[in-house]
Order: sequence, then structure tokens, then C-alpha cells
Amino acid sequence: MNNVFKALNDKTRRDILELLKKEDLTAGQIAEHFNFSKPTISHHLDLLKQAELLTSIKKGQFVFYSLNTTVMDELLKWMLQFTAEALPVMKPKTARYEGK
Amino acid sequence: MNNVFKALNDKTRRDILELLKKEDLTAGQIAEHFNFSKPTISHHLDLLKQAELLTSIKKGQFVFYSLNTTVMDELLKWMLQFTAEALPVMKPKTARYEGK
DNA sequence: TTAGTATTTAGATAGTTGTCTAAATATATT
DNA sequence: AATATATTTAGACAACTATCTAAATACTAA
Repeated sequence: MNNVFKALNDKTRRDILELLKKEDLTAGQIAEHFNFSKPTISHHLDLLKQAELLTSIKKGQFVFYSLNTTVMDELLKWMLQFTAEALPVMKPKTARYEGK
Repeated sequence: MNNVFKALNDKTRRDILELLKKEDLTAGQIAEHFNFSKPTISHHLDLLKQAELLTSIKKGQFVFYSLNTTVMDELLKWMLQFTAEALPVMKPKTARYEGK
């Protein structure tokens, strides 16, 4: 879980995830979308893979990357415990004001 | 939004959020739960505040910290765009296997 | 086999982060 | 006013991170 938060703590990596929402892309195609060197993007892809937010398959000389939504589901579950929806007990507390 | 991911990218800070799920606590009470110096915890609280994940109110010599679930709601929304539920189109793709 | 393309690995570097101790600030109590 | 308690600020330092260039690896095509 630590790896997931680490992976998401970077705008470029979050942008990569958004790119892959539409379709799978090769490392090179992903790199084209950014003003960073290919090794830099490769490194970001590696961190996303370590967090299991991406999977990759090699096809010939290309490596295709895909989103893996499984981890997002887990993260979602973690997050839900903090939402107002999930903590109805807290609503009155945060709504109440004391003193003027 | 960047600040939120940054704030969540630390186990201690995530633990602080979980602590505050139950009840509001003072900086000192929060610090008691960890084996770090008070300045270190104060710094973590500051980052959580910058991300607007916490609010604080000073009462006399104490500073009470509370969860702010609003930002979590936004984050939740960001995350939802990646879940399998939200991307039905992708399900067949990830389920399909090619070659053996 | 040689040359070209796609991607990753290695190593370097500047900037960021988490932690500490010491000191400062703010409030409460005597 | 002096002392004690709660918290934050300041400054230092080791560890980690994002980036780069150069080189290595893997595959394709001639």
C-alpha cells in the first residue's frame, strides 16, 4: 500500500495513469506525451508497476502498458473510511460551531 | 491536489488521520501515539493541514486537530475514474488473454 | 551479420523529505 | 513576575527522489 501512495505522489505518474485510461500504449508512445527523456519515463513506469497500478506485456520490440484497476479498488476502500458518508457520526461535530 | 498526495505519502501521517477518525485530539495527544519527537509530529500535522486534510483550533494552550473529510471526497472522485466499475469498457480488455 | 529502433540499466547530481536538538512563542498557574 | 506546560520554528543532516546522459540489452529488417 505504501508503494501505491508513493507512486501517486507525482504529477507525471498520475498523468500517465490518465493517459492509459483510454487505451494501452507502448513505453515510447507514453514518452511522447511528456518533455522528459525516455529513461525518465521508463523509471516512472517502473514505479507504477511496482505499485501494481500498471501491468506490461512485451510484444516484439515494444512494451505495452495497461492500467490495473485492482489496486485502485483497494485504495478506494481505504479512502472510503474517511468520507463524510462513511462517518455519519462526525457530521454533527464538524457542523457545530462553538463560541462566536 | 498535489499536496494531498504528498501528505498521504507517509505512513505516520496516514496513521494520524486514522487516529482522528474517532475523535479530535490535541497535538500532544497525537504525539503520544508515536515514537517521534514532538517537533516531528508537529511538522507532519502541518503538512496534513496544508493538504487541508486537517483543521485545527487553538483552545487555551492546546491545539485541537480534526479530520476534514471534504478533501477526501475530492480525492475519492479522482480515484473513481480509474475503478473497474467506472470503466466498464476496459473490463473485457483486461479479462481477455492473448496467446498462451 | 550489420544497422536501426525500442526500451531499460547505470551512474551522477540537484533538490526534497523526515528526523533530530535547541530555541522561541504562547498560555496557564503560583 | 516567575515558573511550568503545550506547541511551533529554526537549522542541521542523512536518506530518498526526479532528472539527465551514456551505455547496455533486445528485437527487427536488410
